[in-house]
Amino acid sequence: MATASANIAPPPTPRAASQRIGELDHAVAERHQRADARRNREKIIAAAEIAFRELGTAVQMEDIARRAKVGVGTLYRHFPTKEHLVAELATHCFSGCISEAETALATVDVWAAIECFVYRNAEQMATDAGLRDTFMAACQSGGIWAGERDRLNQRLATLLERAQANGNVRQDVTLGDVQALMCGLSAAIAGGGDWRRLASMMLAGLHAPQPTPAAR
Amino acid sequence: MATASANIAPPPTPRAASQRIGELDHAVAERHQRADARRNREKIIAAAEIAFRELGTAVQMEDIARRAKVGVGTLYRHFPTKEHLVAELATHCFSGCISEAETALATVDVWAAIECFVYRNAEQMATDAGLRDTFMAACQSGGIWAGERDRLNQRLATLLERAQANGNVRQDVTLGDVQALMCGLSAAIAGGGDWRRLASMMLAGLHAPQPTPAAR
Amino acid sequence: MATASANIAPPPTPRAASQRIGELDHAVAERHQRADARRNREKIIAAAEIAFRELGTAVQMEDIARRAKVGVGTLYRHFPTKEHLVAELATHCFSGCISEAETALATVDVWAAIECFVYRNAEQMATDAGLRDTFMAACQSGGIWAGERDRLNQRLATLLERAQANGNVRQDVTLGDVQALMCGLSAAIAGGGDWRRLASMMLAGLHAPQPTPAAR
Amino acid sequence: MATASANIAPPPTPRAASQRIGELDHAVAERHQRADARRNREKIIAAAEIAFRELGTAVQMEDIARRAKVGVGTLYRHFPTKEHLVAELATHCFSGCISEAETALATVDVWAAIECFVYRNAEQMATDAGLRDTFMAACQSGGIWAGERDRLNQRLATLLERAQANGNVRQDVTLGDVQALMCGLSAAIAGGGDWRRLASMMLAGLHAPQPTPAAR
DNA sequence: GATGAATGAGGTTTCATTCAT
DNA sequence: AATGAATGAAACCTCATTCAT
Repeated sequence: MATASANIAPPPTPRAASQRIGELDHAVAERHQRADARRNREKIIAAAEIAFRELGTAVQMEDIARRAKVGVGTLYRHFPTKEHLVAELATHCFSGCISEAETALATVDVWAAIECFVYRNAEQMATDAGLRDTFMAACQSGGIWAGERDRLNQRLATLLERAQANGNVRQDVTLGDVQALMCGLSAAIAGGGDWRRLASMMLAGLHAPQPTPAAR
Repeated sequence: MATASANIAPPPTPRAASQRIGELDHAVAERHQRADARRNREKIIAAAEIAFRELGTAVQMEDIARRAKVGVGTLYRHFPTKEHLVAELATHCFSGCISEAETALATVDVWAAIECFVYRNAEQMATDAGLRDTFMAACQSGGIWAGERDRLNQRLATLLERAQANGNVRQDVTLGDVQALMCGLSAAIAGGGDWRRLASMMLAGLHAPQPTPAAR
Repeated sequence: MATASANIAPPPTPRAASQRIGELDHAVAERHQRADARRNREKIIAAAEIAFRELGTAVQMEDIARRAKVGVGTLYRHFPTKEHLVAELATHCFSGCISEAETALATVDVWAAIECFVYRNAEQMATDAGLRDTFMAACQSGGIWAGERDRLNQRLATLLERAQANGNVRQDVTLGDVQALMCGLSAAIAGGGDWRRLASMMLAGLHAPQPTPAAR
Repeated sequence: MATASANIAPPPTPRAASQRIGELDHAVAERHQRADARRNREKIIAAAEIAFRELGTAVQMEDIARRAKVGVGTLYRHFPTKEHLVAELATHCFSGCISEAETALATVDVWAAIECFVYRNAEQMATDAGLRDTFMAACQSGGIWAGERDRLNQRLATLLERAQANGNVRQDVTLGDVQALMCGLSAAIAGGGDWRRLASMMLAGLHAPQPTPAAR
């Protein structure tokens, strides 16, 4: 106010991720948009997908904007926070998994369904660092995308229950273990192991009927 | 990753990486030093160990220095780069593992030795974020500490060979798979699974005699 | 300053100030326009009035556009700059004041007229952050709306002259002091004082017949 | 973690004014410091004082750093937040006022003391935009420097009480009004009025024994 | 003319690393 | 040798203004 005569408006927002969200807003995103906006949104997602694949979630927003040939402002118009962008991609990942989990749920042979599910995922993980990052991050419960993750977890829980009821899966395994296992599978594949072998080992680990051997 | 659940992005670009190194410089470290210098070095390592355990490799250098009751400058005198410090600790980790691997090598019952090795590691991972970070990073070949990792890998290779010769471990498993599995185990434990169960599943996966089921 | 209490810094530098203007362009505004254009203009002004009242001149252009149910583009068609919009509203404010000042000028009892004028303004200031911002900014001579302000000042000057001629107001008070006093009144009301009491004190200050006590 | 091999540490803090403070930390600031650090601190304060004087609290941190011939980092080492820096200067201002208020408290003639206090402040305000901004901001209760402001207010409260008991000041005036009045005085002076006259008017307003004239 | 998406300069803050004391 | 203050390149995010539809 003091002196600078060209100034009009007092207060800039000090700092704060102004939008707090508990759920992804499909509605808003999906609803009618101008063609160019939708195109940009897609360019951004595509760019982010590649960027995350290459560099993990560490990439900077500016970098993503640059790759998408879009100003940062545009990026932020579509995703009010970096977290939101990551969440969007995570959602993409989870959606795929969820539909596969549902396919599995529709199968009669539970164990075969589980095998199929795991192999498919492993195969995808082998080529998509973003997917791996997503699974690794998903375990940390706090994140935005907890909602999507939990939708997946619901399916997995059912699958697990049935398989245990059937005697296909170790009785002491919990949903948490399964989640951790997916996370571990991601890491292992990222670590350079052969995805087919790793998947089969994971399945063997789940399947094994013998109880925990005397530790230590 | 380690603790702060709201975090999205892992790694900020370092800063200058002014020192290029291909191997750890034991020489400098070992060579005779003033007593207080050696004492400082040890204080730093001890502090870093705790800090990494709690917060993973994400801790800030200043934090470590503070914990060690040492100025950052001193810290940098001993470790020219954060990477070097991490490498030092990774080396510690690996050394522990190596001696356990050697104990295992000295055991007659190979499979029991392997079990023991895995359980021990899992237990440690459960309480040490730094160790987990180390194993996860170890797969990325580029790191400084590749040398140490390879010393560990040598032992594991021998162990694996013997176990396969004995018929205890699946014939098709490679050293790379084992390394990836350690990485996966870290991630799975970080992901909140029960370390005991996860370790037992990993072992079952290794052990399983049945061949890879027809994938897909 | 207006509302958000956590704010520290008043004014962000505008952006481009691409339009240089010395006077409000009534011409453009007044000249015949499509009916809907005029309607939009009015919606904008109404919305801005409310927004400024609530949040002071700090509101964002998008916010105003949203309230007016109009695109930002439209807003910018009518007011090429935020400064222009603020000026428009300032003009409204001043117009109101001017007509009140004129009413006052038509009154026989000058002092009563002045009292009335001050109370009326104080009351409005108490509920209108925009008005307060306007008065505070009005002192800074540079602004666009200097013209309007000066039209008000003319009236005040006359009022002041008469009151001084009548012996109702201290002889040494200048028009500049009066302007400053209005500005001070704004700030004091913004500062949380009771508008009635503050107005009465201001009047007492103006009225007081005793000479300036020996300073210091 | 994903790919980038040079990266070591996972998570940068996302964003957050990490230091929440309820009181100014004189202790820390005062305690033994290296000579150069103290010098820099002073350079910063001096630069900030000038900058605030010229541009109000709107100046950018970078600008202040530049004026102080110091890196931004240094600035932030001394004042973890812009708010802190502003608070520091506010404290400076208030300290001056407080000691003057105490001088006033020691005077026998309460009204003379008040007069003296007001004139002194007005005179300073006339040359220091920072001081004016401080008083204007001080009314908004939320700020960091509420503590300092309240220390001043305590003195003013006592002064006010005594003066009212003496019959020197209008009975209906509250501490809040006095605070608002200081704020108004700042604004009025900023608005270009003559500080001497404005101060005398403010005093007359306080002093006036006649009741609120019939409003409107 | 209207719309609202896009732009991008700036603003605050962090942290690995350097350097004066 | 040790210290911790200084550095400054980024990182994330905002918002007045422009421009394609």
